[in-house]
Formats: sequence, structure tokens, C-alpha cells
Amino acid sequence: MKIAINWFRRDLRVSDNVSLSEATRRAECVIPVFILEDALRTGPDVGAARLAFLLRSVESLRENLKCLGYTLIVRRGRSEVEIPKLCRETGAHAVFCNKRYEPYAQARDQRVFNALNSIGVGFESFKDSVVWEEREILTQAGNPFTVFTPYSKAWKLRPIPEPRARLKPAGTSAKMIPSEPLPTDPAEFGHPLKQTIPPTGERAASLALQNFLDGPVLAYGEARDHPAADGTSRLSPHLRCGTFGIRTILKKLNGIRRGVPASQHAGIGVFLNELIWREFYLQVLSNFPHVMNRCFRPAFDALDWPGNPAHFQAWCEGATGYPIVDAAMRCLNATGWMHNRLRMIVAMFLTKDLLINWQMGERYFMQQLVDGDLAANNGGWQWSAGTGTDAAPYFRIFNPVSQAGKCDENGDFVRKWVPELAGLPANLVHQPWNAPLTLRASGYPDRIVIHERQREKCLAMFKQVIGPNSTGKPYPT
DNA sequence: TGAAATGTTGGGGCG
DNA sequence: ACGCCCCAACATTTC
Repeated sequence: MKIAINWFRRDLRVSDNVSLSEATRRAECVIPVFILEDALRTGPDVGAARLAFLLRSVESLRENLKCLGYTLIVRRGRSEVEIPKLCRETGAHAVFCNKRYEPYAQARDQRVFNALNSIGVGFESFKDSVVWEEREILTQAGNPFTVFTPYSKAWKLRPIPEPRARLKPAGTSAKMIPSEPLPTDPAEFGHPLKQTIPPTGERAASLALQNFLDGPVLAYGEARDHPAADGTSRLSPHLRCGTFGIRTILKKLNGIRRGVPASQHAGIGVFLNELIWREFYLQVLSNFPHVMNRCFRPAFDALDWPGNPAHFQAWCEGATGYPIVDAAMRCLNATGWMHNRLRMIVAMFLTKDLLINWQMGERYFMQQLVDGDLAANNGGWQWSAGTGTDAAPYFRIFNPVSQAGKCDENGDFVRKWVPELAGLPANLVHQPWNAPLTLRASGYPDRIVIHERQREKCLAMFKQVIGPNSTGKPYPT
């Protein structure tokens, strides 16, 4: 009897799963496995919200598998040890999984491959979590794209693959082997959950997708920039855990597009672009792994960020005195999630107003975000800091007050998360320092910096690194 | 997926 | 009627 292990990682679903469908096609008996690696629960980037979301997603995967007659085996430890051990216990002749693109994950997979190879067990990984991998979309010169727009054009010219079929019920039952209990509370790992996190699992994912596609997607282009209205998809935590397949999303999105007149395609196009941004940054990370630890453009590694720890703490806590920044950070701390527009505003503020290294913000986001993803988070931070691929030029500095006026026009979002300011009218809620003393909120901090002054300092700081001769082109090559 | 500084233009108030 | 100034509105450039 041919036995194969299907190793689940960031693909916690039974439908539209490439390695799972390949495993069931090629083996008579498939044993689903999840390894609770140490790296999932230790390290500077680990956060309770994301860990809880992951663990609960694994739990619901186990239930879904059980309904189909499969028993998910959970083990703790190092994958390169546990996977070969499981092969010996079960007699599996092959291990299947879906490919990961983070440098550390690829190194880990290489170690697993080596360990399996030495005991004569096959290891195969499949493209699943993206439509196009890091070497599949290249410029005419054969290089990876480093600018989004031409990348997205090339991406859109290609056909979209069909979703894979849902997993069929198990035919042959596997030999029973012990499984370790699966914790669902991250507190067991020293990360007590303080946030309220969204529903997990494949069913919740497809409900969220359907809710979004049933209406909000059409207004997405405009609504997504207004945090008080919540016009975003909320799909990011599911995309990270793989509780639905990218091919399924794209097929449904195409169905919506065909069902509405062309005049309503704008929102769909903007949302598709966001999905392409995700693949863009994954291929950036894979092709330029140094972005993990350094600036994409080496010249910016010389920046000497003068920001101080007290300012960083104020930023983390939502006590900078800039209402839109504080509201966004308090929302992040309470829910593990923040609107993309607000992510840009707070990232700009940390780097260009507080003059703190973007890597500090990158790490804090990873600690807090329920949807934190190395590639997208790193790409977003380097974009905001002006150090990355296709980044905002260093001189593009958001004014937190005017940005707030555009995305939170009547101040509802600020009032929700900064109740101290609930009594201020729309024209003052984003700049309480201009309010008459009688309206001033007690307990709300004064501005820790003055934007206009910090802007000048930031421009000077970047110019020092760029060199005095640079006038037109912001980037040295 | 900016914002601020600077330049230009044209209408209207006014002597 | 005319010149002058003011300044909003828009355009351009600079960071």
C-alpha cells in the first residue's frame, strides 16, 4: 500500500489545495500532518492574535478532515526531525506539501528534504498559495520586477488556473499513530490573547469571501480608504493561513465581474490589484531575500535614525497626540487589525515624523497583527519608509492631519478609538491642539512632535544619505 | 497610494 | 475707462 504524508503549513483547508489533491491522486492512503514548530511560538515576531488565529484554523482543519475520514496528526518540534520520524512510524514513502517562499521556510524545507532523502523518502512541494511564483513573471531582460505596475500588467495578461477539487472522503484508513494535543490558546506559549480575533476556519473564510463579494467589492475602490465605514475585505488573515485557495477567490471574482456591467468593474479591479500586491511582495522577498534584514536599496542602510525609545513607546500605545495615529494604533492593539490606509499613515509617522527605523515598526506590526505576513508587511514598511521596491519617494511625507481629513472626514473613526476626543467637532477632532481650551480633552496627550518641524528634519536626513547632487531622481542606482 | 512652496492667471474692488 | 492691488484658484516645481 502506498502511503503519503500531506504536510500542512499555510494551506489549512481541504478544498482547492494542490498538494492535498496530488497526494490523494498518487497515494492510496494519505496521512495529514501539522507540525507545531518552535518558531511558531518563539521569536521576536510572534504575536498572540496571529498565533491564536493559526491554532484555531488548524483545529477547524482537523474537524473538516475528520468529517472526511482523515485524522490530523499533530507533533511538536523541529520539522526535519518530526517529519522523518512520522514516515518511519507510518511507513510513508513520500511527503507532499505546498511551497513556501520565505527564505527561512525554504531553508527549513531544504533541511527536511535532506533528512528524508537520507532515509529514502520522497519530498515534493507544489505551487499553491500564489498564482505565479518568483521566477514565473520576469521582465523582458529576464529579471524579477521591482516596480508594481509593469508587474501587475504582466500578471493580468496570463490565464487564471482553475481551483482544485475538494478533498474526497478517505478510502483506506491509516494506521493509528499517536497525535499530540493541539492547543488553541496561545497563552500556553506565553502569549496571552488580549485581542478579539475574527472567526477562523474554511467555513468562516468562505462566508467572509461571500459577504465581501456580495456587495462591498463593487465599492471597494472608494470605501476601502474610509476606516469608519469598513469597506475592506477582511480576508487577509485567511490568505495568510490558507483557509481558502487563491484560485477559488479569483474564480469567484471573475464570476462577479461577468455578472455586473463594466461601469461597476472599478472596485473589482482595485481588489484584484491588492491580491497582485500580495504576490508582488512574495516574489520580491523570494528574489531579494536581503530585504528581510536590510533596505532593498543598499544606499538607505546608511540612514541613521535618530528617534528615541519614548517616542516609539508612545507610538505603540497610541499616545502620540496625533488623533488619527493614536486611533489606528489603539485599534491595532485591541483587534490585531488595521486598515491599509491607516497602516500607511502610522508607518509614515513612525519613520518620517518620529524618525525611527522602519524595522522597529515592522516588528511591532508582526507582534500585533492577526494577518501579519513577512513579505507583505516588509514590503509595506519599506514602501512607507521610502527604502523599498517601487517605494514612495523619501520626500513623499504624509501630513497626518490632512490625511485624516480625507479618510475620516467627520472624525467617527477617531472618536471610536480615542473617546477622550469624542466631544470635538469634525474640524477639530484631527487637530485638537487648535481647539479652544474649553473643548480640550482631559487625558489626551499633547503632540510629542510637531509634524512641520519633523518633516524638515526627515528631508535633511535623507538628503545626507542620497547626496547633495541628487535633484531629479530620488534614488541612487 | 503627497504636501508645501512657488508661479500664474483672471475676476472684482477700488480710487 | 483705466490701472492697481488683492487674492482665490489653479498650475508647476520642489522636496
